[in-house]
Amino acid sequence: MWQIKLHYHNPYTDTYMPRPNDPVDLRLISKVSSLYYYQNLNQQAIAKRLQLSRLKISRLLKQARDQGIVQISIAFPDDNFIGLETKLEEKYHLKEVVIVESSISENSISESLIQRQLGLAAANFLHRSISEGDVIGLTWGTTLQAMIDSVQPKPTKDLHVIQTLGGVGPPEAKAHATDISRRLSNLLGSKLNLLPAPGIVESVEAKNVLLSDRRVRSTLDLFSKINTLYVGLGALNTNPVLIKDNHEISSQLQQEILKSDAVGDIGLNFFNANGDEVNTKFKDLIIGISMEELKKVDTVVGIAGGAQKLHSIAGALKGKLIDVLIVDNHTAQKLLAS
Amino acid sequence: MWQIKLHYHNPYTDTYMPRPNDPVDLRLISKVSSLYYYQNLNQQAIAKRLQLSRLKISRLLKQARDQGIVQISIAFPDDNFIGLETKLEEKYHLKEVVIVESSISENSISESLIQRQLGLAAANFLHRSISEGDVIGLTWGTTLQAMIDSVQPKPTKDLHVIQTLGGVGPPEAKAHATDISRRLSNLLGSKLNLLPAPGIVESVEAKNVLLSDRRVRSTLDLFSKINTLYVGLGALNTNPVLIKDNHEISSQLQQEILKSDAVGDIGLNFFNANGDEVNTKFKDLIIGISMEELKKVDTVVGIAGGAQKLHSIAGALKGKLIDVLIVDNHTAQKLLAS
DNA sequence: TTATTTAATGATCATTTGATCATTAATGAT
DNA sequence: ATCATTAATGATCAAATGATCATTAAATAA
Repeated sequence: MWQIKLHYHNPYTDTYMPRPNDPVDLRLISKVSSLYYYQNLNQQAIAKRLQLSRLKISRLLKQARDQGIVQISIAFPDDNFIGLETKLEEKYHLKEVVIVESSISENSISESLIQRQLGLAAANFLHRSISEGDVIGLTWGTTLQAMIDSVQPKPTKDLHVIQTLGGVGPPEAKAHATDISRRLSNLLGSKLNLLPAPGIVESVEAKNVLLSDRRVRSTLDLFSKINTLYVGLGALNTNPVLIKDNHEISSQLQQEILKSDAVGDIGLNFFNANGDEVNTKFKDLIIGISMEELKKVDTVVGIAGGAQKLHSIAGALKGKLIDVLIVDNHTAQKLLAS
Repeated sequence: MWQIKLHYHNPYTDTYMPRPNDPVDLRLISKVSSLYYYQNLNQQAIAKRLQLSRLKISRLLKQARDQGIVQISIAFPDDNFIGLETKLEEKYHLKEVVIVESSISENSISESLIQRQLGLAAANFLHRSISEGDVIGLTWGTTLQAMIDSVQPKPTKDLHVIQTLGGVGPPEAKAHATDISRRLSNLLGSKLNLLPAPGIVESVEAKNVLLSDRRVRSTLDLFSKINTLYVGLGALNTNPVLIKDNHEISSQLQQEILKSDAVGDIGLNFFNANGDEVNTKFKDLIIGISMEELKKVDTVVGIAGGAQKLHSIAGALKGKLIDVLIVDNHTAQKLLAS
């Protein structure tokens, strides 16, 4: 097109001259902006006053915003990480990121402090985001424990809490797992489905036996109804299942996982740095929500913080395993930089 | 109502306790504001992301604006009087005020400079506010002369210019009056109706004779079609008609006007400090638009500046005789203070 | 003059927003 | 427990806004 027309156009300029832009009338633009933003007149009223068309006003206002003649500034609270949150949301296409303050030194004391902060933030998030009809799934772990500790009671009519992972470890720890779901259900006055089963079984046969249990079966069947799932993100080196003298799983299986490219887990579903599930024999021994089911959940809220969890979180984000992230500010910074 | 219920309410508080306000979540408000104003998400999208209802978002944004959490600032051009303009618009319920810079010393040199500035501003106003189908009325005077001097040509299809006041003074001055309308019509390529008559006649009989003239009659009949009327505001002490040795009108009439409470005129219609028309015999000797007709015009643009015009302008504003005011900044200040 | 280009405008329509009203919620008084 | 009160919420509707498209305008080349 360009070249073809060269011949009968101006050979020097290669083209016709377009109509030049109208000179921008700064006075008019700022006057319109003033009437609109300060005097709160609507565009129609301004148009009438200034004898211009409504669309002209609309376009002048757009110009004003585009050219920075009107500037909108937001007063953030002092302890805010909203800018950081927004950047993370953009980078990983998350529905929401909530960032909490963590003290700078990363020792075990501050780790437990981070836990409490994360728990509080997660509880706040839960409190403001639940709505009638929701079906909430919970895994377990110290982070979720911390969340439950901070949840305020809130009476509801039609809510459902579902335990999505069996207990692991000695009986008292197993009890802990169901406790978390039960306590949340009590705080909200919701229906409750527990998973009265170990999180890990020794064989596929043992799993099949459990799956035939009516209560287990009914809970598992509800996984597809969950619209919000709260999960902790586990790191490898802190995972109780992978600790050397833990006899929850065979050391052979432990080795298989540790030698894989796994960087973390969600409810014992291990994944690598890309967030892809790591296929091991272990996968078939879990009584809990699977990776496939998790991916179908509308909103998965991942809660994790501290330097140890960095790679696990990064993997979960890359694989889009979670939709909402609740994290501490230092880890957030690193996630943004990576 | 109040008192009646006292008896079965708490006698100490005199009333029931209402439900207390929800605690304002500054973090949420500023987060929503950020998503809305910085990320340009719409309320629906934000609601979906944050699992809140669209109305909740709308209300949070309103809170944010009301509480000053989002602030909108407008960068005005350096030489702006927009704040002053807006205040005058508010005070006198004007469609628009345009203020031009006048130098501080108020001598005759700066007076003519103000004239030029006013003329330029008026020309700009005219240029941007005319639209097809408009019927524009013009009086005459040095200020309108200055306006015409600054009007840029603008081809139009369906515009009408009407002279609304006959000429006054010696023949060459009379010609000047029609010149103004003719020149504007030429610049715009519009239809034109002149008023080939003296602005002031000696008797009611003489007026009736003129009114029977076809050309005069047809122009006068068009006054009701005028939607925008450009007028200068006259002061008493500068009015050529009232100058001592002017023989345009009898000294008796001059005295009648000067002894009345008149503060100024629009097209030889004298008015007092409240903008009410001053009734003198002079009223019936004018060939031009009357006060009643003027008040029916949709937009009357008054152009005037300088210290001498202050009371005249103030009267015109009080009486709502004009809808748009083009004035200098010093006079504007005084008008706001009064 | 006519042709060609892009800017500006205005009409129409879809989206976005906010106002209003009815309902529910929370709280202390009774 | 029920009542009285106001806050908060959600549904519905009307107003405000902006996107799109077709048209007109302005400029210059041919």
